[in-house]
Amino acid sequence: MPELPEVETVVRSLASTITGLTVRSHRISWAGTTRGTDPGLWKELCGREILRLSRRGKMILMEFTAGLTLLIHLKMTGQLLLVPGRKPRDKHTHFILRFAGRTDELRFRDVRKFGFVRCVRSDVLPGLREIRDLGPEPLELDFRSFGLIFKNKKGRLKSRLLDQKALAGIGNIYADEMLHRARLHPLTRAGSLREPELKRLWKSMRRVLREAIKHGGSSIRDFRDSSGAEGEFQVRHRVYGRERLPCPGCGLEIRRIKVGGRSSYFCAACQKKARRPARGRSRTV
DNA sequence: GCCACTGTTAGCAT
DNA sequence: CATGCTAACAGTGG
Repeated sequence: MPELPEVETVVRSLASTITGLTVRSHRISWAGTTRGTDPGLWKELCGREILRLSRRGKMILMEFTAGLTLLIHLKMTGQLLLVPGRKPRDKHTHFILRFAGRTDELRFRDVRKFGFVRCVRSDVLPGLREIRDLGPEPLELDFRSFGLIFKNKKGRLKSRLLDQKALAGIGNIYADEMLHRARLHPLTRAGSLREPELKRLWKSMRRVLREAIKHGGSSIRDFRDSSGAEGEFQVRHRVYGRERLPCPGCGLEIRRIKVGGRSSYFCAACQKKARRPARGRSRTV
């Protein structure tokens, strides 16, 4: 569930509450969550201070003193929650960090167990596949570079938006939402976009992502920020999850199709495949 | 009970 | 190389 706006929301809510805290202890309840970590690093983490929280695509980076970093991915159902240590843990809480002088603790919950919390030495970060292979940040990309992402690409436009190596952080919800606002069909061939369509898409991408961040992301089912609060952007969705409901633009029923195996919601009237004008015909002599 | 579906993506097939 | 499909897991809803 968590895409760029949700991850950004978590990072912001955590940054203001745990930056500067010192690790007192950790607890691993399900080892799968910490896969990829050299087990020896955990004792090094104890006593270290949190220097900085940041986001790269959908990845969360928590930097500590002594050159250690926690790399966290929420995947589908992961949550990072700052809760009172007295609160009972449920069976989906897989990892916990406790801090010096604090009774509350940071818990990683993940119903589907796809997510991970990996501790690494900060200097290896740039070489890690999960970081190295990420495309540019959508909100830091100028229009010209944005256009090049689609040039000569054979696949579907929506699949390209979801490709983390092309653009980092866009997921199923926001791909559908930005396509609707840009009036583009999800099955459009990525390489068929021309300047006007690219401009609409670039502007829609920026508008949707920034608005979603402003509203704390979308809570369809599991998403919560670090205080447990839901996002508010789901009530502003125009197409995602709205099959058979009227399109806010024209009133026609929103349809659902599969694109690259992912559910895709769109309005068949507002979102036409970009049609290149037929050449060599209808010349007005 | 069974089946389809779910916000991600690594890994494999084509 | 580029692109497409599926499994990994657990829960929910029809």
